[in-house]
Amino acid sequence: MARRVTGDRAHLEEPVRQRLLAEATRLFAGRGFESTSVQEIVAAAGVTKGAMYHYFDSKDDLLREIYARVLRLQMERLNRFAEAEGPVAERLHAAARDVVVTTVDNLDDSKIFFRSMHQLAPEAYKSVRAERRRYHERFRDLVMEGQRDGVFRDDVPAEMVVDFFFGSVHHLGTWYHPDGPLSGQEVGRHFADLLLNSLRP
Amino acid sequence: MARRVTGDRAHLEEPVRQRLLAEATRLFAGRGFESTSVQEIVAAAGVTKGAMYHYFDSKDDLLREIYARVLRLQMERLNRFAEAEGPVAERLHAAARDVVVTTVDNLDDSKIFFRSMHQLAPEAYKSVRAERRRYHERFRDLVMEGQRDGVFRDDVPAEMVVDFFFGSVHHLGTWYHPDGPLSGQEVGRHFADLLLNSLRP
Amino acid sequence: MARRVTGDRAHLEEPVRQRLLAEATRLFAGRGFESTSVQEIVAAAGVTKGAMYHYFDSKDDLLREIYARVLRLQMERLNRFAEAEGPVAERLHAAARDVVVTTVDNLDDSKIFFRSMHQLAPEAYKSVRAERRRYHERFRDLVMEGQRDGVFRDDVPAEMVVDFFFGSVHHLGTWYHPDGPLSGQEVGRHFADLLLNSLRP
Amino acid sequence: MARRVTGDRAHLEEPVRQRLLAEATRLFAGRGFESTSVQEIVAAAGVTKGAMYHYFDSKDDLLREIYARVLRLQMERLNRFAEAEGPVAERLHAAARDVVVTTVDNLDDSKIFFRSMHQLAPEAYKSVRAERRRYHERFRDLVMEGQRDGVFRDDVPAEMVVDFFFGSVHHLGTWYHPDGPLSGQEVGRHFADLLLNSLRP
DNA sequence: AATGAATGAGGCTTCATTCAT
DNA sequence: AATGAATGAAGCCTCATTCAT
Repeated sequence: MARRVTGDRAHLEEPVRQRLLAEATRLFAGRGFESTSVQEIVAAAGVTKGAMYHYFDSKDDLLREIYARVLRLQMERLNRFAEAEGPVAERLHAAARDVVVTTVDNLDDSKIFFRSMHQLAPEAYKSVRAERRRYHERFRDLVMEGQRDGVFRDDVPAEMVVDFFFGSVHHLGTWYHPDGPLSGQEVGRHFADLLLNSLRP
Repeated sequence: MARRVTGDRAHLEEPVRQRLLAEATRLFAGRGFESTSVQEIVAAAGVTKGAMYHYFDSKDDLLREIYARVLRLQMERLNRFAEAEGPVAERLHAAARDVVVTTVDNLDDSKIFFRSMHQLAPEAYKSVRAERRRYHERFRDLVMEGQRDGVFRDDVPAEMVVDFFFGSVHHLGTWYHPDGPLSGQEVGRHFADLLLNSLRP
Repeated sequence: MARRVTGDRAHLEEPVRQRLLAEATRLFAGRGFESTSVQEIVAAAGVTKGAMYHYFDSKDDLLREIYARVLRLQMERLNRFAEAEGPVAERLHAAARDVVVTTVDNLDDSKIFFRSMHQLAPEAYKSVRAERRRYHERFRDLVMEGQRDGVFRDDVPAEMVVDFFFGSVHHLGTWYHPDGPLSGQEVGRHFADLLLNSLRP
Repeated sequence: MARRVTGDRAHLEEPVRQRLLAEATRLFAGRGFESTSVQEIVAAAGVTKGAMYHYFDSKDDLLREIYARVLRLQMERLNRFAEAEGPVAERLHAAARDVVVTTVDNLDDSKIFFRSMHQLAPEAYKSVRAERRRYHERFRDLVMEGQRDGVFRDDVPAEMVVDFFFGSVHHLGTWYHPDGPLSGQEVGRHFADLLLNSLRP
């Protein structure tokens, strides 16, 4: 058991917690939450079960943490783009592009997100849905802003445009491969183009 | 109870088989494949485990049948639209619209499709992927046809357009509700419009 | 799962169920409920864990069944004596004697009864308390009848006399040994004598 | 008391030790020894596990201390009454009364005593049994003294009378409630009366 | 005197599947 | 065609205890 001997408490603790989260993410994305055993996770992280239960309440807790991390990250990024300067079309394009790139960079998170959501306990489930909803609303507001400004067609519900687009984004985990012909940047640009184009009046 | 030997066999057998498939579909969509026990399925279908193992080799077999049914149905429908007469834009629009309507009418199938695919045994998994791929190719060919004809923009890979669109379609299970404000037909039209619009040169 | 099948089915089923209950009783009495593992029980009964969970919902269920059996048996016997003919002093003496003999004949049940009651789930716990209470009340009524008739002293609450006496009875499991100097009948007679004597006006 | 070297050491140490014992007693009485975790005890005492293992060798050690305390206390009190002046009937009555009052005042100790005795390691178990036996013998000697003097009936084994009476006493934890209709003093008087009356020749 | 991360063994339970009937 | 008892493997989790600090 290779140990860090640095002294600072955080350096001893964080690695184990982080390693557990990282391995859990990788495994959940690969086999699914239900098909991944706690034993597999701790073995991958090089610790014992007891250690895992020292840092997390349960296997579910691990999943909750993953969701929390993803939601936080995505919301932060979206806010940054939505609050930027410039015409709404540009801001939407940039945000759309960024969410694709971020998704592609964290493909495991994305695979887990919709596949395992129903494994969350009712309470956690609601909380994730609510946070996710706020995220969608933020994005939808950009669409509506463009519709009000007349730069986007308004004969289609903004809400649905968001669902339409995010379906595409979440589906990336199903077909995108980092070593395929397209880079994340390229897919991001294409997706953003398709979105903006579909909104042309 | 007198026993039939041939012909009517189906009448005795199918109901149980069908009930099992129907309940399995409902339950898999609700809780996920792994979280649904064989016991729950047979209880919902009103039979015993022995009966289930008479009709199906395993729990996996049940899942395979569900995939087979979905794939068959969707391919049939797509073919019908693709082979129709008329300009490619119209055929694509109709096909896109139809897949949305069909998906919305069989939302449980859709929920299962991507969530549980990784639970299939490697062999079955490959087979489903291959069939799915043929389906995508058929759809992609319509896009490419339009690009060749110059009615669709060709600065975006047709393959990716298909993934873009089907992401949206598969995501329907996440947000669409039959008793929500939009009918399946409406969503179908909007989605098809968005797709065609996004392809405008 | 509380099973109970009659007919020839029972011949196949009962033995396993019975064996499990018998071994569980023996082990719970010996080491206590919490210190007895399901593994030990099934090993003693010569079956696998799966078999146990086929007949019982849980380890708790096993305990509940033991309580149910004891309560049923004791109530039946008490009723028989209470409803007999004759002076109340005689009926009480006979009932007191019988409960001692029965307790001594089922010493394991008795050891379990008070030691493990708090392991029952709240619901089962209440139910056992309630049934136990009815038993006590039946016994108490005999004491009160004697007090009304003037054959028992009435300067002591009948309720407490019952608690006083049953304390002695339940304590038998702590000191009585079948191969000790006293037979169950002898202890029964002595206890009944002490009770009746203590009630002399 | 072999501990305590410096004096003020004790002021720091004893409170924690006492708190741990007190909370352990409360919890063991409530849920039973096996169902109480070390974590619960230290949490209730407001310290960490390390602290507990500083003062006690193990969870078992905690239990041993509780038994030791109870045994010491009861033996002391019994001796005081047995060695008093006066007729044996009076001394027995006083001792019987006192043990009831003391039991009622330390109901948690009493609940633990018989419920958890089998959790002690063999060695500790034997030691407790032996001490308990000495206690019983002391009490029994009073009964035999009265029988020799002819003030108690002698057609019942003195040993059994003791078991009879202490069964009632130990059972107090099952039904007595401090805020019920009877005070400990009242129950003590009644119990002593019943005992003495049952011994009338 | 006290912390708290980590261990390792063991606990209860679930479940897909088989098999004799 | 169907039953349901029984299996055996695996799953999640708890817990008393240790150890470096």
